[in-house]
Amino acid sequence: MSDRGRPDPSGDFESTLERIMAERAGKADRLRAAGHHPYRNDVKPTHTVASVRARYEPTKPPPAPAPEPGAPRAKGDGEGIKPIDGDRVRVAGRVVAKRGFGKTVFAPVRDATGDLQLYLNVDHLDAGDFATILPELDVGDIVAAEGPLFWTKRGELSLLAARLQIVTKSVRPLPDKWHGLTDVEQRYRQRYVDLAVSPEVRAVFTKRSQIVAGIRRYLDARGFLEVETPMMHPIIGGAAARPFVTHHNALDMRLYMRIAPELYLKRLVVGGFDRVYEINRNFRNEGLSRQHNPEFTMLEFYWAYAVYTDLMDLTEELVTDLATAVNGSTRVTWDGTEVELARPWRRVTVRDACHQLGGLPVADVDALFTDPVAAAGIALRHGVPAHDVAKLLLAGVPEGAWDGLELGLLTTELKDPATRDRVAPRVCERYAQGDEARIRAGHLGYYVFEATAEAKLVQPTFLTQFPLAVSPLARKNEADPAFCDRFELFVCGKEIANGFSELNDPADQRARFAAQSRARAAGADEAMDYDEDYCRALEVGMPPTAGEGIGIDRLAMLLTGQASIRDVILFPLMRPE
RNA sequence: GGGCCCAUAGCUCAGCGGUAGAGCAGCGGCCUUUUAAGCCGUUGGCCGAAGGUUCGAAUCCUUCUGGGCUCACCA
Repeated sequence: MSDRGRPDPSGDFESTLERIMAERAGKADRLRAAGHHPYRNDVKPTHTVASVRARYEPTKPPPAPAPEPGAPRAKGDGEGIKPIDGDRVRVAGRVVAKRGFGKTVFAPVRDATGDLQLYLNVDHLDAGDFATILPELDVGDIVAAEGPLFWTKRGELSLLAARLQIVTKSVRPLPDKWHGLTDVEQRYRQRYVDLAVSPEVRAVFTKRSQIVAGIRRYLDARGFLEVETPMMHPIIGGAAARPFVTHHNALDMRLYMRIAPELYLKRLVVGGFDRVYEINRNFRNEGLSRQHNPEFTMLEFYWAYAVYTDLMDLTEELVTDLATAVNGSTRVTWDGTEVELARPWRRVTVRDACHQLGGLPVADVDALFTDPVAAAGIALRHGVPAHDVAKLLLAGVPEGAWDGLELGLLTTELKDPATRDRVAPRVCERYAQGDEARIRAGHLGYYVFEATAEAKLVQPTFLTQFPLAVSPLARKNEADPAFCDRFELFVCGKEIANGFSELNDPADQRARFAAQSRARAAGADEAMDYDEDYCRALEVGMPPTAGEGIGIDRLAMLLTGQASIRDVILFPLMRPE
């Protein structure tokens, strides 16, 4: 042991980390021995860094000429420093760097609002603090310092510390001060470190918070009521996705983590809440990707006496307002693409998108959405998997009437060009006539849209007029009942929002649920359950309503320019370490 | 789940068949306006795990674990 009580450097530690942590714990012990609690809770800052800056920034002197490179530095005695005024402030935060000069130490400190440099000098700091606290100070410690402000020669606002306290001793070292934490796995697993050392990461999550707050303000101001509906559902509904399953012991009941709040929110519209919204988590048991986290945040809102075009208008206004509030601009760069969010946004039907963006000839597009046999051929030609085509064709077949129509066999036959042209008619001629034929075709058409056009919706675009089969809760279009008054908002090929005029005809809704049940029987395990109580609610009567869901994570990605959803979710799902 | 890539000191990275390196951080010094401070000295690693090939493996092969990208599913 040295005379200063340092741990024996030849001590037997298993790693540098353990040695550093032992050294820091030793510093905490020495602080304790000197009467300074290393984890004290009696410190109240008088100012945040931001408030200090706001107050003193106007006093900033003109910049001094930069010294010649390599010129010898003038030595001072610390007496030449002139505080800006006689007022003292006390700020507290984490030490993010330490530059020692023997009798002077510069230590920038970071609180929730910003960074401020402490100037810790033997002639200005309390002699006891200089002798007993400063030697134990490490980068990462949380400190409080008190004193007046001054401007350094280089024009840095600095706190001329008269007192210094270590409020919380950090015993685990922070990452490299220059590179920070770049290992993405550690950034997500140890988000506290990521946030502590990366102001730009903090800024992303601050913006996310502002976005959510802005949405609430916007909707509250328009008479929408924020509500909370169940997260645990006895049946699956409101979206097409596989659920997480859980169990309630006392009721011995299977429950599903909700995949969407839609059917509950519309029950509230039936009850007379004409404008409601919920911002909360949905859970979907699907794959993870840069666009998908198993739990994600959704805004859903329902607006009585509105139609889907009103929703598009609202969405344009809301998103541009948010962009301006958060970024001061309607231009953003998302994943390398320049996006202009200024209104108005393009509106294009699914059919027109197939033609204009997907490059399909008009004749093909016409056939695609009317004739399931032709649609099957077009879909296969554009790379839609035979298995999916088979599943869609079978979804039109009433249960119990399959006679030999089997998914695997049909898939095989569709894969084979020799049998392909024979097999689709065999299914469709018997079970897909009239409207049903157009519904089957529309579903295939949507698959073709996804295969050919979706990725080309780069600038904000409302895709409208969705095929009925993919919209079991949306109102039919009056002019063409094979389509629904529905839209989705796409930016950079990614879906941000989904809204429609709500289906409020209970008989039609029952037919749609029945179709979902058939689809499930044909192998679509993401199809919705038949929700009897929801039908009962519609029978009580829901006013004409339009409703929309906006993916908050993706909106936050867009407005913060983040390419990965994990960079807008504080604690994304990871495998256990 | 499939394909491709990654894993070396606390952090950021080099080394890619001959037995472990740098910068930062740490530790000991010098230094009273620095800001990736500087200078001198110095500690620190079972090279993700387990097998295999080889006289010899961080390096080549296999498997596993974790992560990234991507495809599929989906929002």
